Formats: sequence, structure tokens, C-alpha cells
Amino acid sequence: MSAENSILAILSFWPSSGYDIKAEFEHKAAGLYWGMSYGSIYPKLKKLEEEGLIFPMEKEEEGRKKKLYELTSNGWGEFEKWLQATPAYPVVKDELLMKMSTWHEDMDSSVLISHLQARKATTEDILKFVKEWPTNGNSYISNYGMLSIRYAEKRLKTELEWIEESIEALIKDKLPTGQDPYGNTDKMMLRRREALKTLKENN
Amino acid sequence: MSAENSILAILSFWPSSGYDIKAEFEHKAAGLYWGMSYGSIYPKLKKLEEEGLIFPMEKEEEGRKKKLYELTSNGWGEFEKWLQATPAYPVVKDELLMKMSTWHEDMDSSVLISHLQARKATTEDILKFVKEWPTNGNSYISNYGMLSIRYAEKRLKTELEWIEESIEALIKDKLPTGQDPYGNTDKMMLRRREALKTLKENN
DNA sequence: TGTTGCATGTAATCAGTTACATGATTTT
DNA sequence: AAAATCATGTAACTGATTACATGCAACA
Repeated sequence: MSAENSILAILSFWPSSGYDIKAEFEHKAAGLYWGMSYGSIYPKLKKLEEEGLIFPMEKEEEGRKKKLYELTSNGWGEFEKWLQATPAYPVVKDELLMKMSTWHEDMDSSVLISHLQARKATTEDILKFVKEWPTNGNSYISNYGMLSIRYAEKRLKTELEWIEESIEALIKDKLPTGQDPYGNTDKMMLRRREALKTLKENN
Repeated sequence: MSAENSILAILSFWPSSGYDIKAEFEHKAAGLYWGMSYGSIYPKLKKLEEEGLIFPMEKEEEGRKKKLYELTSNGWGEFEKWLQATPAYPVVKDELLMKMSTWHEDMDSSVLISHLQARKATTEDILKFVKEWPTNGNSYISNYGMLSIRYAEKRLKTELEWIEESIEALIKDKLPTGQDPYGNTDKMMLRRREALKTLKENN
């Protein structure tokens, strides 16, 4: 349900086409907190039109023709109802963290370091964008929007700090000490070697 | 594809049942970076078994019977291949941030404050858990796992700081200044009032 | 004139959740 | 004896992506 609402939210800024909405999710404000592909956007625009929440206003001037959608009064109503509803706590799916949590001693830690370096590069790019964007002279950002940009900035900086610390710890082989009350690391390594031995025997 | 890999990853710790895996995603390490419901887990276990990556080992002792799954040698291979593949950059879907970015002046900001307070409460709970967990005396956390716990801790603390700053700014009505080179805020308010006027006329 | 970017859209597919159904064991 | 928790599973549904198909406009 919330994917449709985020389309309404984008249309609240100004009338937009499907293409514009995609761009907004790709390089702009909304992209930091949400994402969506054409295969979702166009069918949803159609659905929202059928529900009477938006209507198409065939474009004026300029070379290219595009189909801009604008909120109806019901659309505004729906949008503001959504704003007031308690937001769901974000569900995180972070493959790097998942991999790191299940990394083990028989794996080459330099691979994990290179995962961290890749993450660092992307995070730095996004941080650069987030810093420049509110003063680029042509993007619209409301005062409320600035609050969420501050969030992005803080969060990305913290992430970079952690990445650097972690790379450092891995290189110097000074990882923090975990907790293993039942000797699980050893058990795990035994299970693994046992399983891989079986593989050799079968080949 | 990665959902299956995260099941393999959990099984790498120790043989587990579908129920165990769910629990792991709910209250433990993995839950901070991933999530999954029974409706996904059981069919995936079946599929992984068919693919020869895991096999069931009917439970030993204890009262309840459960079906523990263990990695095969191919399962270990697949798991470690996955560990080495470059992780995708996490896709964030944060409804609170999306709402905040599109909040506007005709909406009661006390509602936004209460959204922030709800988020704060949940974040505090999770932070508390994350802090206690590595020293609870019975959970297994590898040294690599500790690195990712540090991430969670840092990130949650940063989030709390930002929430407090933001509540403060909203209460005192001292929001940071955004950027509005084409007078969009005014245009938006006009469009909105125009649309809502139409609604009144039709009722 | 060929390539890139703008622009809209659909069909096939994949991934996931919710709700339901069932039943055993443990605790109160 | 009832309630809670452990435990497994399926069917219906929702939601979203990928790949494909199409075509015009701008530009080099």
C-alpha cells in the first residue's frame, strides 16, 4: 500500500510523469528512503487514476509530449491521511552485514575487506551528493526535507567511520572478541571440514 | 536469491529447524540485517533440500520432535561462494523519512513529532538489546559478528541523536532552512487549496 | 545517420507476506 | 483444563523486478 502512497507523496511536490517519478527515486530526495522501477510505477499510476486519486493533464509547451499526473482532491486527502498514519519501523536487508555476521576463520578476510572498500566508495559518493544537494541552487527541499537530509548525512558519516574502523581491525587482525560459551566456532569448523571431506571422497 | 543464501548462512552456525531460523531472524543477530516469515522459510528449506544443499536430520533426544537441517558439502560450497560475492548496496525503505521529506506546512507538526517519538521508543529497545546481547553469557557471536554488532550500535545511537535533535527543532519551530529557488512551497499550497476547494464544491 | 536520452508501457517472473490449518507439548 | 508456546506446513494473495517492445527527439 505504501508504494502507492509514496507516488502520491511525490506528486504532492508538483505534477509529474512516470519518468519523472523514476528520476526522483533515482537521483533525488526520495531515492534515499525509497525505490521503485518502471514496472511498478506505470501500473500504479493507472490504478491510482482508476481510483480517482490522480488525473492526467496532457503536457503543454516543450518538444516532448509527456503525461503529467496531478493529485485530485481525494488524492490530497489520501496523501495526508497517509502522512498521519504511524510509519512502520524500517525493515533492513543488508547483505554485507549478513555476510560479516556469518563470516568464519577459514575464509580469506581480505575478501571481506574488499567488500568493505566497495561499500565505502558507494557510501562516499552518496554522502557527497547529500552534502551538495541542499545548496545546488535548483532543487526544491522543504524545511522538513532538510531534517531528513540531516539524518542521511549523519547516518552516512557514521557508516564511514565504522567501515574505516572495521577495515583497520581486519588488517591488523585485531577484531573485537565475541562470545562463544559452548565452543561453537570449533564445532562449526569440524562440521565444515567433515562435510568437505565427504565431497573429496565422492569426486 | 539472497534469501536462500541467508538460510544457508544461518545453518552454517549449527543445524536448525524452520522454527529456529525464524527465531534467529526475530530476536537474534540475523534479525538486525534480515527478516523472513514462515511462508518463505519452509518452502525454501524444501527447495534447498531438493537442490542438495541441505539435508534433514531427524531430531535426537528431548521431548519435541523437530526437523533439523544441516548443510551438505555442496551447501557449504554455495554458502562460501555467496560470502565471496560482492554484496548489493542495501536498499532502504524508510516510511518515516519519506513522510518527513514530503511533510508540509498545512499539516499539524505535532503528528510528526509523535511519529518520531514512536521511532525513538523502538530504536531504544533495539539498542538496549544490542548492547546486552554480546555479554548475555549464552549467545554465540563470532569475532566477525562483533564487528557487525558495533555497526548496529553506532547506527542506532546516531539515529537516536538525530531523533532528539529533530523533535527539539520541531517543538521550538526552529527547522533548518531548505532550498526553494522557484517558490515551490507556495505553488504547492495553492494547488492543494485549489484541489480541496473543488472537494467542498462537490459536496 | 547513428547513437543517446526521453518516454510509456506490458508480460513473465520472482519473491515475499498473511492467513489459515493442524497438532503436540509445556506451563499455569 | 486451559492457555501458551513449539512446530510444520500450504494457499491465496500482494508486491515488485526484469526483460522486452516501441517510438520519438536531440545531438554529434
